[in-house]
Amino acid sequence: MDRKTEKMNQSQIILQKAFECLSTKGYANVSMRDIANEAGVALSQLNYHYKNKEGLFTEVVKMMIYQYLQEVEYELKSTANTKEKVASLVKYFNELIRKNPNLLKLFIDFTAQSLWVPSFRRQLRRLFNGLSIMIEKSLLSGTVINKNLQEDSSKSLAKLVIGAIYGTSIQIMLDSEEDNDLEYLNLVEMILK
Amino acid sequence: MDRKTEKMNQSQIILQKAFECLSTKGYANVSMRDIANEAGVALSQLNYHYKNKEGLFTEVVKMMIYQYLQEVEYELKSTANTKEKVASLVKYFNELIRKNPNLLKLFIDFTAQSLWVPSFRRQLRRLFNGLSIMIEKSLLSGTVINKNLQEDSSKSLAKLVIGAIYGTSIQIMLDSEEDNDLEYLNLVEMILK
DNA sequence: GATTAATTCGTACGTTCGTTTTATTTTAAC
DNA sequence: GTTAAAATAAAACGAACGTACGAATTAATC
Repeated sequence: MDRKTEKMNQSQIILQKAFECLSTKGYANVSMRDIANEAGVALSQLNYHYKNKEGLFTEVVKMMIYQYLQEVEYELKSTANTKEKVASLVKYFNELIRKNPNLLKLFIDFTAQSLWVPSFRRQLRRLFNGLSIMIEKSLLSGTVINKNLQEDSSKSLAKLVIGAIYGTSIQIMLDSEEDNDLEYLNLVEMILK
Repeated sequence: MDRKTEKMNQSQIILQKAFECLSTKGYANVSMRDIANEAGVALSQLNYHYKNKEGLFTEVVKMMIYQYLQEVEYELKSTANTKEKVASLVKYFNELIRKNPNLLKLFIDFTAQSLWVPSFRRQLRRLFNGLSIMIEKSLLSGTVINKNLQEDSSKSLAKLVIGAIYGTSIQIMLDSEEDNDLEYLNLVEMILK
């Protein structure tokens, strides 16, 4: 087996394992040693590649943001009119909750951390703004149906949509007991009449 | 000066200072020593009164939950019809962001923690459910206007409302720069037509 | 092939953490 | 007033933390 391809970049292994640790144990419960052990790497290598803890975690957030923006963009691009776009967005988060809840947990956890750590705050702001800009474009691309909403800025409406999806998703995750599925996230679609 | 009244219950001082520390520095950045110093009390007293860290923080969450449920209930009780009730709820969170943002940060922070700590999860579930039940009652008390929403369970609708308020409030806190005020939280009222 | 640079590792440092233990003071009961 | 109990304080414990450092290994350059 090829030596070069077998061992992929150590820094990427660390980054990937840091992502996994954070999304399965939570920000406050992950140490540098956890990640090093999980990656099968000497502890000092984390500092070698990423300088310090915040440097590593910052890269994890970048990774997360990229994944969200990319996936949501794809989801919105694959549907036609406004109504369907929002529906597909809701569908995306619904599937996220079921198939990849750790990614959503990571989002929620870093959002909370962003209230205290300035660098995280800048990043999470980027994520929320990126998402709402996508939604805003979706709203403008189709015909806005609800007259009451039309007279408000579509920017605010987009923030309401992503906010509702976010806040509702959290409640679903809190309520869910591994087996039952709760579906009130679908109601978000009702926001646009 | 009366000796008895001057020194109030030490356990309550600790609890109050723990609340303050958590809401100003964040869950992940507060230590038992921080709280002990802030309360002007020996470190060991925190364990004496609350057994351990989780025990103390649990009481802080209880305190927070009580405050939210009480204030929101008062807010909803003081208005008449459904539309006004939701509006007053939005107003309450709007004022919270401006006058007592730390209480909101505490909410957000503990919500994230609840994804990892079972005891917190149970409590936060209680808070979200408590809030949505209040809203649900408000919805039932008045006449439901939007026909599309009427046919869905009012329980889900209530969760959507509180979710939208929660998710939008987070974005406002992220965007706000100490000076400017953002007002897209008001859009939440539009959910009910 | 020797030399230099980049990478990886093991280890140890200094700090901070939550908790425990022991001693001292205050309170309450008799 | 003495004594037992509760409350408070001080100090120390062992563990875990993030980081830094020097040695060993690998890769690259000539």
